[in-house]
Amino acid sequence: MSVTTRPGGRSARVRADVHRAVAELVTEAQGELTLPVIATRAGVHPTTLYRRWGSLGELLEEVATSRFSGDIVVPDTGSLRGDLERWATDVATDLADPDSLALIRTTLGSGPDGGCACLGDRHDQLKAMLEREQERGGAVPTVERAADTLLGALYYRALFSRQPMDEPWIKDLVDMLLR
Amino acid sequence: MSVTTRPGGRSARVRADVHRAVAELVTEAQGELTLPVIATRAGVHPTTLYRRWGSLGELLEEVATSRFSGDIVVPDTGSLRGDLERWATDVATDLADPDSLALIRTTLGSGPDGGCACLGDRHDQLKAMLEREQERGGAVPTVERAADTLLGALYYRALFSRQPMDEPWIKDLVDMLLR
DNA sequence: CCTCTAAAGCAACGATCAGTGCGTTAGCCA
DNA sequence: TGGCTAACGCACTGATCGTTGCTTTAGAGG
Repeated sequence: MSVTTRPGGRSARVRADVHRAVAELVTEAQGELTLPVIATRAGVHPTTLYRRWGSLGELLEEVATSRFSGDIVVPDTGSLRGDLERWATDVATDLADPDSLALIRTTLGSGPDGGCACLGDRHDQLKAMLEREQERGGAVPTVERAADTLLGALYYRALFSRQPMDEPWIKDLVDMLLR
Repeated sequence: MSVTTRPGGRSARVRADVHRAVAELVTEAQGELTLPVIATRAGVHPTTLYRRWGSLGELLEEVATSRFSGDIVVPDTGSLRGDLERWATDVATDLADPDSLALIRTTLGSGPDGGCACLGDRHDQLKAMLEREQERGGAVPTVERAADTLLGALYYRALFSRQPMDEPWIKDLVDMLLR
């Protein structure tokens, strides 16, 4: 009794269309973001969304996870400081994009598990950089502290204070962490 | 042609009932949070909400602003370090409450201006503590840096990483800022 | 190439939503 | 205390939502 799944062909196409529709609508739809609206934009029947994802929250989590995973390559500049500065700059650039921000806000709003989805694999990326430095023999902060300092400040500015995140500010941030 | 307003009596009562209804529903209503649902819970007619607030986003912003303003008294322990530790502990306690967290998430999700509303007057409180220390003659970090470090880490853990925020962690946080 | 069935489309339903015109209640000021 | 009118309640409408049974399409394995 092999339960076969069909990830290719039409299913994959539908999935891609829906993801794209969500990404588009999330930036505009100040009015209302519902499954029927997404379905229409994607050129797909609403029933498909209800059957495949069940709720708006689950769909948004999937979109956010795939959106914020694998989008940034872990840099390798030779020093932890350089890696972190480069990586934080990339994250900041990403967060400066209104589309990304709108997706984060909407995902957070729909369901209690939206937060983790919006992080993607950034926690893992941070861990990778710290472990590499540790293997070099350097002293490194914990992943938690690095996340609190860097991701905390980055997401805070993006979501709440709306202040710009420029190069010198990022350097200060990393300096504060590694000092 | 004096445009008179009526903030007292029934209007104030309706406002209070609606705010309370939102606070209650925001924690439960995983299903759907709409103006008619809020109206029913508040014992008020839906028309009132449409006429007075216009949209769910505006109502949530108002609720969040009043919820996160004036809820914490600025401590005065004699030292900036003590003040910040005490204040951050209060903020952490507040953020640990599932109701507060649900309100923040929902408010962020409904409208682009939800972030500021969720901060309430915490930026001002931070500023007050820093300025007092400055008048004492001490060297203080900028408000922006303090917010990035403290509020950033606090809100990040509450919304994204979901890790506990205990006393030693908060002390480390303040130490990192003042060092 | 043929078969099987997972996945998508279609149609129709009850429920609820956002919005409007009008009557009613009750703050506020003279 | 009485009049004025801001603010609320009521009844109703069209639109849209979430959901379900059934049919059709098209991957994937033999």
